[in-house]
Amino acid sequence: MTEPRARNFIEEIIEDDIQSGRVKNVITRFPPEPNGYLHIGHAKSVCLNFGTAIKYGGKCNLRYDDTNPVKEDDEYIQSIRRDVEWLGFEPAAVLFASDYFEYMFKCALLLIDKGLAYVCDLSAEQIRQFRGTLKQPGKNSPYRKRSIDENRRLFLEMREGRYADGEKVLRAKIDMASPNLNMRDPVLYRILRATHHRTGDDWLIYPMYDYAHPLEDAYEGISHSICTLEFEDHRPLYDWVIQNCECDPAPRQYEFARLNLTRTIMSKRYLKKLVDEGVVLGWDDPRMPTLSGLRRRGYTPEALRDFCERIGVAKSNSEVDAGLLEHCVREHLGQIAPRRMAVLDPLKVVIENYAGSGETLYSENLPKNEQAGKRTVAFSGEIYIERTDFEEEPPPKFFRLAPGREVRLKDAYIIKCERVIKDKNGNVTQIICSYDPDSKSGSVNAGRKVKGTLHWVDAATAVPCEVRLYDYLLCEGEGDFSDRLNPESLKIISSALIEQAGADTEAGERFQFMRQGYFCTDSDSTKQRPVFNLIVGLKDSYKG
RNA sequence: UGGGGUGUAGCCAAGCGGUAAGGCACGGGACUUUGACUCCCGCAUUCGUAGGUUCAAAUCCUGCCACCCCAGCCA
Repeated sequence: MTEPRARNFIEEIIEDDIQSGRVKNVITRFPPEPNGYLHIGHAKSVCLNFGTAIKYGGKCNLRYDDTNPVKEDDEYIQSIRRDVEWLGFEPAAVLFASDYFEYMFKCALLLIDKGLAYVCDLSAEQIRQFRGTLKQPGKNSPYRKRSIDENRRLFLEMREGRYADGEKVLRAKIDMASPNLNMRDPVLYRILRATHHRTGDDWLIYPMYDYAHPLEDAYEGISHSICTLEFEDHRPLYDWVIQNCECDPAPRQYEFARLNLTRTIMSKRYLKKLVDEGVVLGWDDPRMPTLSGLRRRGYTPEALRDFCERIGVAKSNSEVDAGLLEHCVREHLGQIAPRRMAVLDPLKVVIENYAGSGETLYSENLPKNEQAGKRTVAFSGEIYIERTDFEEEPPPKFFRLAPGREVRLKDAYIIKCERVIKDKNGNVTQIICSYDPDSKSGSVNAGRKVKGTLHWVDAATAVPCEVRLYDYLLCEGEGDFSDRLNPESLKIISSALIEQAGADTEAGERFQFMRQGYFCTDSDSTKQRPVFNLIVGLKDSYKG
């Protein structure tokens, strides 16, 4: 983890609020709409909201902002909760905006009674026309002058189902000439005959975000409502609702820049498209930037939290280099990942002067942690190495195996390539080596140095694993990826996910390896089927 | 002069009138049973820009420029 950093601007606001006495308890909320899976961008918000509450001894709610039944689904509710908890946060309460519908309805009645809201019969198209443009003021709706009694009656009738979808809306009576379009008599309620995933068909009218959100915050006693930059223009309306619905204490909204990652699609809409069109296997496809995808790819919650901490919280639109995310996983995995060896593209090596029938070697299990001890590794006269670790005609700076050259087998012996066996097409099928019995790792004579060290796997005891090759969904260029969604246009960076068929990929051990392999060994494991579900490709710095 | 925001290194980001933190990336070196990891060292005479105020400005003032957001009965 990184060193303590300076306070972000939200924390400064909070500390001022606490000092001035405006706020006693810091209460935040993470309010996703359940219309998709959480992605790395949401992780920033989750960490900010939960992290801030924790820092100030407050609490943070997980609140589903489910005010639009046509987009929302139960599947998303489950996945969101799971992802939040996986990230390491425990919501003080798990709540639903839909539980406040009755409360919101009563507030709407209050606004009507105060002459601050009216039922409008204009069509959606007409409302748009009456709204004016960015530079020109809007015009008042002809229904703006309806009496309080009539508005009350009509609104009640809207709820009762007397009108068709879209026939009427409830609007706030603010200012059609406001330079802020959000204040030009915004729609508060619309009629929607859609079955809500929780309230079923109880409601025919649904509140709009701008109206519902402040009330949700107020209802829960949220002290700091933290959202993204695009809502800055909505703040005056947020405050209008809070004030006119007489909410006390009044929550306040603050905005921060959402996360953008280089070469990464972050829009929920397009991620959904990838899933719906079958470009990926699902929301949790390891290629996806969703939390469930990252989880399957082997990212740890710790790494993600560290990442969110490092990127900071500010108001400038920015695009974080994906390399920072990769750095964070590598750093955490470097601490916790058990070391295993695996070979993806095997090339058999026969050690001709190896007389023994096999032996047990010891290998570091975890880096920087001697308590973790050693693990045993089987070794016999036949092993597999990575095909790419041998070059018949080595280029300059190639330190690995080549005819006549010596190389160290990690945790084992130094071997020398004596000759090569090829098939009739000239492809190398086997390498014959000799070994130096005095060079055993850890022995007194092991001090001899050779330039290269290779990972390997004992041929006799190697365990086959299923390997699935995936390509990260990375894009070329920057900006909006909406027009680059077809698979061909996605830039490919290959990586591998090794999974044992049928195994629980989340419970699996993680490991780090340099190149890719089809066989892996874990001879001291009691598990017959080791699972390696993490692949953090170490940067390939082989220059040869 | 619609309104609201933001401009500090290749990418994030501190800085809040006293002389540019930190991280990633990058470059160099040490170490190494993987060339990884680790460890050192280096990396903005300058803060979008032009002026002004001041003993002193990234910080205050004025003008200009660039980029982002807003005209859903989405959130």
